[in-house]
Amino acid sequence: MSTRTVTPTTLTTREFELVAKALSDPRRMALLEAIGSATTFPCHQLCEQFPVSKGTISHHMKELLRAGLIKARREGQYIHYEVRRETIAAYSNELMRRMGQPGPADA
Amino acid sequence: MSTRTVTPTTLTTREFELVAKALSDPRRMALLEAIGSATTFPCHQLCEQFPVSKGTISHHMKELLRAGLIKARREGQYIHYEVRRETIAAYSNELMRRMGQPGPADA
DNA sequence: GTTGTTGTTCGACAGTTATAAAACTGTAGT
DNA sequence: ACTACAGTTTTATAACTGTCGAACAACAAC
Repeated sequence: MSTRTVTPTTLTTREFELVAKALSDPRRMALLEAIGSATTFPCHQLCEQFPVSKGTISHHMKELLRAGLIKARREGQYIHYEVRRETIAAYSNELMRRMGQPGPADA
Repeated sequence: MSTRTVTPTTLTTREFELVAKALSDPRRMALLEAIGSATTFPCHQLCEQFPVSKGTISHHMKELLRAGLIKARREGQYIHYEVRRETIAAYSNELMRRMGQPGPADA
């Protein structure tokens, strides 16, 4: 069944590192999950739901953007965020690939 | 068709955080890959192949152990490390699950 | 224009961490 | 016992980072 014509979406070494880094902070991971819980998520709601300052929220959003884990869209007064699931999938795949095949060379 | 033998291997919240943290450092990720490149890997070879002190290697191994990403086995004078691929798979699955995607049951 | 709301950026601070170097523990073979 | 090698723990340091708060910028409505 797996015609698998979807985008491969590979990650460069740098992107892989940025994603890993972005996912490593529990708060940032929670923010990402919150954004992913809806198709889009306005930023000021994040500020309401998490006990951190808006400066901190903004900082985390910047990191998630840098890693390509979310995309932002200005909607008049507000900014809406959306999870880029391809990036998550690509990171997951790359992770498995790097751990994938044990080489023949065993000491 | 996979017969679903064992290892549901779910991760607790804490384990999930530890794995994410452990994977976030490029050097540590590289060490994990090196260990995974063979079925087992003696520690002193890691010290040779990476330009870091053995104290630093030991520190990283401790973190990887804490995250459940490797297991260690004393072999006389040496210590052999082995990648716990179930943990990687469990982390990957949990990541996809949290983002509302079905994990790749067999990829 | 002014005012209010939303988000960014800029110090500053506290906690974390990757690293080395030295001291220490353990293990193997003299 | 001693020597050599393998790995851990301790100590110190430099760099990084999550956080706040305040200043700033952008936008909407007045």
